[in-house]
Parts: sequence; structure tokens; C-alpha cells
Amino acid sequence: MTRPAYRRAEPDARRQSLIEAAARVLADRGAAGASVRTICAEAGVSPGLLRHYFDGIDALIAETYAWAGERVSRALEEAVADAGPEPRARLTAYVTGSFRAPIADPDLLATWIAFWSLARSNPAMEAMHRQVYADYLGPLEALLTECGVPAGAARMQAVAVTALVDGMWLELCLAPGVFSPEEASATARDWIARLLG
Amino acid sequence: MTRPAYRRAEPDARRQSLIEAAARVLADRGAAGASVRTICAEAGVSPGLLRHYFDGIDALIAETYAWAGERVSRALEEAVADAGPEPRARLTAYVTGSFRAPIADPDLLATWIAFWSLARSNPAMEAMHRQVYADYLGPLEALLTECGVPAGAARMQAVAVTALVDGMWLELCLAPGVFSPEEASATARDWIARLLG
DNA sequence: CGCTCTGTTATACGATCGTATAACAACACC
DNA sequence: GGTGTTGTTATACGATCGTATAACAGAGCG
Repeated sequence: MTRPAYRRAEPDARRQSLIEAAARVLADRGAAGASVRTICAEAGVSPGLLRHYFDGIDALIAETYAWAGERVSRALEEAVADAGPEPRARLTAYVTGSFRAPIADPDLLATWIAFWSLARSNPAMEAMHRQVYADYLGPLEALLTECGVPAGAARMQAVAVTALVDGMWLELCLAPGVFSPEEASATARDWIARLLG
Repeated sequence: MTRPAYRRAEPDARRQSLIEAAARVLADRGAAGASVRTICAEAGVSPGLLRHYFDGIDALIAETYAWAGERVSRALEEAVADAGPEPRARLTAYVTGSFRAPIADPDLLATWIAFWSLARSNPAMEAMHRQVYADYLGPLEALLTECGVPAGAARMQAVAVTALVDGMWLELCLAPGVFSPEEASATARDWIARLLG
């Protein structure tokens, strides 16, 4: 009855479990509580192992942000795909998708905040942020162009739509109850209607 | 020639100098670098003094946020006051003011991020955030009503305008250069024009 | 079965964290 | 000009931080 003291995991699975543990710790203890020890404990792993898979805790936070960002992007892409071929319906789906699960999740904000706090002082993190931001802007700009927004204006309109959605998403996560996800969604649709005329 | 080793300050002045030192440290070292010691060193004061004026470092961060928030509110109020009596011009001034000094300042974002990171796990901080947010929303809602937005819609439209402005402000601070303050300002005016018809 | 590789743990180190405490000294007051 | 109040400093404490290191042990392979 000598069961193994630990078991080896697939390298990718172990990395992923650390990333998800980091997201969980960020979610319920905040950036201040996200230390090497707490994250590794959450992952059920010894503290020393973190450095075996990541350059350091900042690198883990960055990868957690990238992973969460991809998850958000994928959710939005699916929402758009489910909306059918009509451009305007696709744009509406993109915009309102941010106010539904799994994106409208206060826990998710914790990852963003932790990363923003790194991005402001670490050039490599800032570059990663620019990349993720560009990946948001791109598809949205294409969607707007399909909806008839002039090519020259599409870029800044994509910036504005993103700002509107992110701004409401932020407050929805920071202070839930001030307005509802449904109100946010309806207001965003209203603004889109005004934009497209 | 025995000059004083230190000088006593007016209680309010000392508090204020600690608050401003906290803002400076947050600005150029980020939330991770804003410790009791670094902040007190920045203020030219011994570490122990912080607790003489504040309950702890989190309380100081909160007061720094409140102070910065009031400064922003005041700047916006001045911009509105300078815009004259015409409601629409006042609204435009309010909106575009966020993209000019002293608000469009990447350093300012550091204070917000540090506070957000506290607000998500500390109920007292969340309450303070709600207060500051309400203080933003109120005047804007009044402005929108003056511009002819129906009373029933003014609240969510104020939420939306705030979101649009804050969202662009955030990206402007996080990744300067992707778009310019002037572009942000022009786009915000464009959206306001669509909103008011 | 025994060897090898390496994922994993246990432990320790120096640094820094927020805070508590007591001595010191500036300034107001009589 | 002593004297008292208290703003301020200096120092120390225990906890926790991120990381380095060496020993251990799981798992594949001959």
C-alpha cells in the first residue's frame, strides 16, 4: 500500500494546471495574494516547481493573462459564428457577447488587473498587451467594415466600440448591481444602431 | 549651527505629502513597488510615520485614489464651466476633457490599477469605488438631460458615455501610440453627436 | 531488475514586507 | 527659559516574499 508520493504529469498539463491555479488565486485573493506559494499550493504542487516551468511569477501572470485573453477571444468568435451570415447580427453578437458568461465574470477582471499592473512597468508585458489588444481590434474592425463603416473610419470606430464594451464590462465586474448585464447589452446595441445609422 | 534634524509639519500638510508621495511611487514603480518604506522615503519621512496618519498602507492607497479622483472630477468641472452655458458645448467639454492634461496621464492609471486591485477583495474599498463612480455618473447624467436625453434613458447613457471615455482613456494610458488623444477626442465627439441626433 | 533521466520535493537563504515599540526632539505654552 | 505634549525617528520583530540548491523518486528503457 505504498502509493506514490506524487505523480509526474504531462509537461503541458502541468503548465496548464499552474496557469489555471494562478487564475483561481487571482480571482479569490487578488493580486496581493497571488504569490509563488499560494499559487503552487492551489495547484497542489511544491513551490519550487513553478520555476521549472516559468521564468518567474511575473511570467506566469503574463501567461495566465494570455490564456484568459485567448479564451475570451474564442468565446467572442463562437458568438459571432453562431450569429449567422448577416454582418449586423454578427456585430451585435460580438458586442453583446462580452456581457454574458464566460466573459462577464468578476473573477476574470482580477487577471486583467494583475496584468495591467505589470504592463505599466515591464516593456515585455506592455508588448504582450499591445498584441492582445491588436487581436481584439482586428476582427472587430473587419466586422465594422462589413457593416458599411468606411474603411478610413473603421479603425477608430473599432477602438470606440471596444472602449464602450470594456468600460461597461469593467464597471459590471467592479461594482455589480449598479446596472445589469442586460442593460449594458441593450445600451451597447443602441449605440451600435446609432453608429450604423 | 545645529539645524533641526527634522521639522514638524501641519498635520494636514503631512498627510497630503504622504498621499502625493504614494501617487508618485505608484506612478513610477507600479503597485508592486509601492511599499511603506518606498512611499515614506519618497516623502522624506521615516517609515513608522505612515501609521501615525493612516490605518495602514491600504488605507493610504485608498486615500490616494480618493484624492486623485477628486482632482479628476474638479478638472472636468472646470472644463465644463469654461465651456459656457450651451448644454451641448458643456457635454463636449466634459467628454474631451478626459483626453487632455491632467487626466490623460499614464501615471494616473497606476493609482487606479492599485486601487482596483484592492477594491475587488476589500468591501470598504469597493464601497469607496461605488461612491467615486456615482460622483462621476451624477453630473454626466444631468448634462445629458440638459442636452435632451429622455430622463428614463439618461442614466444608462451616462454609464455608456463614461464607459466609452474610460475605455479609451485606459488604452491611451496603457499603450500610448496606438491612437492619439486627438483621435480619441474626435471619436468621442462623433459618438456624442450620434447620441444627441 | 537495475540504470538513467528528470520531474518534483524539501529546505534554506537573503531580502523585503507591514507593523510595534520606545527613545528622541521640535515646538507651544506658561 | 524650563516644561509638557506629541510629531518623528530609529530599531527590531516575525512573517512572507521569490528563488537557489541538492536530494529524492517516478517512469521509461535496456
